[in-house]
Amino acid sequence: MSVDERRRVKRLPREVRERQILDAAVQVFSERGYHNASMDEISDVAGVSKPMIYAYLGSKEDLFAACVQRESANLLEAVAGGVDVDLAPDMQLWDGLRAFFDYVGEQRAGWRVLHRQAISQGGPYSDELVAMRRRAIGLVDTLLVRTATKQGLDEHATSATEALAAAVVGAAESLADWWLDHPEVPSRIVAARLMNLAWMGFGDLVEGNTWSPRG
Amino acid sequence: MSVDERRRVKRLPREVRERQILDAAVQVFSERGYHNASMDEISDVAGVSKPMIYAYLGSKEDLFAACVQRESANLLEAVAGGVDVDLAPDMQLWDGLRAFFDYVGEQRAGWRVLHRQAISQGGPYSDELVAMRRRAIGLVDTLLVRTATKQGLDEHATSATEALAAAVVGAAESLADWWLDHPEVPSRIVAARLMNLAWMGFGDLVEGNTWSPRG
DNA sequence: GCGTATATCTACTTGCAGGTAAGGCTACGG
DNA sequence: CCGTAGCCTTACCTGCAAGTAGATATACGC
Repeated sequence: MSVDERRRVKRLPREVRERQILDAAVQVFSERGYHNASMDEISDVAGVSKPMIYAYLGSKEDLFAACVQRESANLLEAVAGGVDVDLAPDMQLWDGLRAFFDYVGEQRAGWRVLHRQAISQGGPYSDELVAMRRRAIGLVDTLLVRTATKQGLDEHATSATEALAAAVVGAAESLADWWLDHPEVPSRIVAARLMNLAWMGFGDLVEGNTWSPRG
Repeated sequence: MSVDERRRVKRLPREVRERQILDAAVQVFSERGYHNASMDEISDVAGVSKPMIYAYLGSKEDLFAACVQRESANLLEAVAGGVDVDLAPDMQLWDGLRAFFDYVGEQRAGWRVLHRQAISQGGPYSDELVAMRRRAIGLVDTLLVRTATKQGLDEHATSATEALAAAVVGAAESLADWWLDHPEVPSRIVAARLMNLAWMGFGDLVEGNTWSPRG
């Protein structure tokens, strides 16, 4: 229907069609949510007929899984590619955050699918996500531990690094989510806010300046 | 089906039935997600027949909206009730966080519905959530601003309080979400982790110790 | 007791969306 | 040329779950 005037491009190689379908699927899933997205609409947006999707990508679940997989791979690649492991830990965290928020800013639909949709579906979709998050937490944790040990480690601080890493990763996800609804803030600023909170808060922990009720 | 032996209790007042139905709905929505939850299952769990739900709570959307509304009101009440506005700002934040995580710990199903389901549905459901989050951010922001001004405010810090408040609220939500999958950690500890990150990080900001690349 | 309002059920209709059958068209190797 | 492989479509089937019609049963006021 949407493809009435600009005449349907015909007989493209499978590879290209698959990309078009995935693009359309990500867009529609992100706008409507998994269940409210219909295969008919996806096929329409992609500019192909429905059986093509089933022929190339399988069932609706399969299609969604393919979206999650592609987007999460892209995200991971973007972040990993933006970080130089030879730099100091804080710079690595900074570069990672910047790459992350840049990616989210450019691929809002992709991020929505990953974060809001995949997580709210139970089951095997979110496994991919859980794995990705685990890797992210691991990366951050490594940075924190390296920093803590470099400064003469305090056992209280090191035992908390993993939870802290999880909090930072969670905060990043959540901030990205928040940012979806405040697009006027530049990526750089969002990253800086989190960096301040995370690195300064962590720095205090390393130095033993913890907060506690009554003290 | 689930109510075969313990004989169905008959002719209860509407008020009671509505509560039972909402309880069942929250449970089923949280387990299955909005779309995979069927009205038949909800009616079954509630111990009434399907038309009762339509008679009392309206359509499936209406029912879900009612769940979101009730749960978000409960959450807000729990948090507000746990905070004494005459205490110092840090203690207020601490008490609020504790109340929040306690609530989430006790009402996992309710939180799942609020956070994972309501947010992934677009549309009017999430409005309630957005409003609630806005109020939460406002509360935190108030605390931060009060602290910043008390210590002789720095313009850089005050301009950032709202974003910081958003980050803290987001981090709290996200940590709660993370906690759903790590129930072995006690509520108190989760709250303490976040408190450390937030308050210490913020304290540094107030004192002008901001992080910046190359500095 | 009797009628009215309210609580409640069984059994049905219906529409949408996931999935498929069956075949047509075009390119390209031989 | 011509046939085979693979791109692509129209038109259909079907099941599930949202929503409803219409009847029944019980409490409670008078």
